[in-house]
Amino acid sequence: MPVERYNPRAAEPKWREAWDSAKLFETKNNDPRPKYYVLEMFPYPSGRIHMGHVRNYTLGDVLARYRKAKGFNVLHPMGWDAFGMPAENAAMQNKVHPKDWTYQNIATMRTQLKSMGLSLDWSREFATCDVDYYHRQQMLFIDFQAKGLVGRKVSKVNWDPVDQTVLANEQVIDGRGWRSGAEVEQRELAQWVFKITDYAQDLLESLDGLDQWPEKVRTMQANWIGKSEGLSFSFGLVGAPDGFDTLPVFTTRPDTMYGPTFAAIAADHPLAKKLAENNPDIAAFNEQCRRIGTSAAEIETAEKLGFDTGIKVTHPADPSWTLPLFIANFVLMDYGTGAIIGCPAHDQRDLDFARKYDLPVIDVFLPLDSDERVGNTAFVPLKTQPVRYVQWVGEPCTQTAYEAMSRSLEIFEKDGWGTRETQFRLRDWGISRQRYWGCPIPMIHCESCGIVAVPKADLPVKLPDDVDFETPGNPLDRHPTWKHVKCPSCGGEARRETDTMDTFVDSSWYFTRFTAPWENEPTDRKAANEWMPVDQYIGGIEHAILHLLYSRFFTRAMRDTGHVDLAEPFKGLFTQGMVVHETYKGPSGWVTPAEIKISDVDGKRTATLLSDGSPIEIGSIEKMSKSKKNVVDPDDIIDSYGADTARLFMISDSPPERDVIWTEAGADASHRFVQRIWRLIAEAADGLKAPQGTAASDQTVAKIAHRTLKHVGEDIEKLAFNKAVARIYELVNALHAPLTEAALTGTASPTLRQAVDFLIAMIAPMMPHLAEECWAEVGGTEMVAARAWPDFDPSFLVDNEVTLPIQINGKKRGDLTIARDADQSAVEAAVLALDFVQAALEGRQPKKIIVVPQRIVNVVG
RNA sequence: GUGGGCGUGGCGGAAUUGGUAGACGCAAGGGACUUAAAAUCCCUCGAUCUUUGAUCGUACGGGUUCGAUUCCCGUCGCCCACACCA
Repeated sequence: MPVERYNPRAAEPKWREAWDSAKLFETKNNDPRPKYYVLEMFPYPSGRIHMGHVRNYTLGDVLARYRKAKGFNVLHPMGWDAFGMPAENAAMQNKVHPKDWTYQNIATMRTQLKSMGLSLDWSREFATCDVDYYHRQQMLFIDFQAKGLVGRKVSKVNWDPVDQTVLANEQVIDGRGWRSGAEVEQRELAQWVFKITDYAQDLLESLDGLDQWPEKVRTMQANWIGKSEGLSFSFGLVGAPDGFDTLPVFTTRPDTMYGPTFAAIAADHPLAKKLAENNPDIAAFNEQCRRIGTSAAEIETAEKLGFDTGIKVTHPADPSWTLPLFIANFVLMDYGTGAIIGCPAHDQRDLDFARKYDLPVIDVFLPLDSDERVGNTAFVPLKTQPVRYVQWVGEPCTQTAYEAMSRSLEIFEKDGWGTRETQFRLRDWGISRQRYWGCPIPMIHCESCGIVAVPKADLPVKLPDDVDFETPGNPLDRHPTWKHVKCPSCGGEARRETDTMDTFVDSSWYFTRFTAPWENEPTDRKAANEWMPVDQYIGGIEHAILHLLYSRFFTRAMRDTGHVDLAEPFKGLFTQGMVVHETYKGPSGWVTPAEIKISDVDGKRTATLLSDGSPIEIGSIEKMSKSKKNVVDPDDIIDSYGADTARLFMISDSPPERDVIWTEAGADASHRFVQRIWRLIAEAADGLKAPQGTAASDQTVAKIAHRTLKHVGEDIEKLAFNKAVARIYELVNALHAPLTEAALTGTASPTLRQAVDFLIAMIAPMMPHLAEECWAEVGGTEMVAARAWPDFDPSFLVDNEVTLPIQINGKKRGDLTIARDADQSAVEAAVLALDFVQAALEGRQPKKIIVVPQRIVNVVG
């Protein structure tokens, strides 16, 4: 019986309305079922969704729908990371208010996301630019401040003198402002910081417990935190300006304290700056050092340069031992104390420097088997490898670097001139942004009282709407009235802080807010504690360090200010790959996939321009980007194929953690599969509605149905969606013949009906609209999205007979089908009786027969 | 440079963690149906050879093992991250 093609354009909106009106995906906080919190990283409302969003939200939705079917109370919310610079850029370029621009984009993107059929609880939706949200963020800030987690720090910013504004690093192009083209200046500004370094040790140690995070991300965070243990001490200074009596230094290699031949400081070191005041050469050298370091490539190739200050430092263990003090371009002010001790024999960088400036090289330790001194390659063995120490604090001996480091530390501490210290690379989180479109920092500057927090009763500090972006500078700062305020402490004239918060602050707790977005306090503690941590967080690898580290810090800070009772916000983390696409280049530049036609003759693909047939070069496969024009618009795909096809494509073939290549052929294939499922089920629907006959006749169907159900469930739980899809293909292939038969005869067995029920349940998380349509077609009444995941019957998973591959000397020569419970000797006897075994053995006795039960047999002859 | 990962057909990728290599899909070729097309269905599809079979084959070279895509050593190549971190 022929049926009409499945029409997603009609079916999909119908089912979305049905889910909506049943409020199927609205989650209650007091639901007694076990909880499961699925969260995809929320989007920035840039204007339209892109294929990367489609992939991200499909992955999360498959999991959310599956968990819901498995009986969990699933929280799957959505919101908007809505503050940030693009809104201000749009305001300047198109004269749109950032607020209007942002909320319009949100409206567009919400509609687009809804067309994907996601099982989201839209009742919890918020944007970080909603006053209700940033109001609570200001409450958190004030609590953090009271707890001592907020500080002030003077740090350098990129200042655009024409636009009168601070620039982010990415807005500085070749040393010039991206808009004005003016040469960027370095200015020092007092900035607000969160004291993330207070938690450095905990943030590092706790990474061990995050066993459902990718190892790669944990490593990246550990490196970012960058813990090192070593010796802290001070050099004495000879010939230094007044006020510089000693020079504090940190070294991770106390075992090499008897091998240094120079000391060096950063160009930004206070001593270097002091020296520059009276010495133009030093001033020029420092300036030169500062200019290097804008791009990674320059740093890589930069030659190690030093400037001999003429000052001598004295060794702490022996004041008569002096070393020259250099200013060096490879010493960083930000790390340690901005001063190093140079031990050329055992550090390649120090050695290069010593050779360049003709400094001596003292070997601290030598290899066990050679007396060869260091030449132009530093001797840097593993710290676990024993070496002969010849120049160190103790008697010459053989030991590992670890042993020597620990013994040296002990002795130096006892001698009283050095202390054991732990250094972190991690720095405090600067959150001040001199911009309008962000959460205002709720602080007040008063001439007489200093810095005072806005009382909670006076919150929120709202952004003023009447701002203009015509003139340069921060609109909050030049607003006629906004910043003028009475001091909450003395009542005198005071002024508001005009900095707003880094948008990473907004995204550091939105996942907690989702647990009770209606609450007056930042959190409903009970709800937050019940829902958190997020069971599965899904997003791009680009957030591996900052967003995730800040969120981990923020959750701890919220714990320590009484808003939640946990430290780690994300139990499981999954980093998905990108959506990539071929690029196409014509005589006048890149062209979009929609503008070309691809033909394939015997595997040779050529492309021509649709408009005039001119040849187009097929380029490399790259991340979808507007500049390369290799983008595919999700709206176009959903319009022409439907959301289910787009969703299926996103999870087929490529493992979710890898990049997926979007191709027309692949989209067609996914669409064919959607149609195929529909056709097979719809054509057999009459029989399937009223199954007849006995179940026993369909053993093969029952077996594959139950087996597939088991495996697909397991695969989804592992987020191995590509494998789950392959399993479903196999099942559909197997059901093809019985369903075609059922369509012809108009009858179906209960087993076939059950297999179809399983199939519908399994496609439901992936292709939810199609599943509903099929389910209704076979007479289902309630919605599939509200139904439970079926249970497989384990008895169908075991066969009474197994087919074992038979190897002779490790090479497969045939099969043996035998009773599943046949014992070893029975298997051996049966194997030896096989023709090809007999032939191979030529009458000899086998040396050995290896029988791996239910797996394989290997005859060694 | 340091750290991590990876290398399987024309392509995306499977392979129950040592047990039949290439599931499933794409592309390609052949066929059926059709006046024709679309759609659908069937067949072939790692390489080589003396082609009802055999040999080789998971980047390359060794090793362990009855048996290696999987474990070990070495070489080559690719990708990612961090990067003058004292």
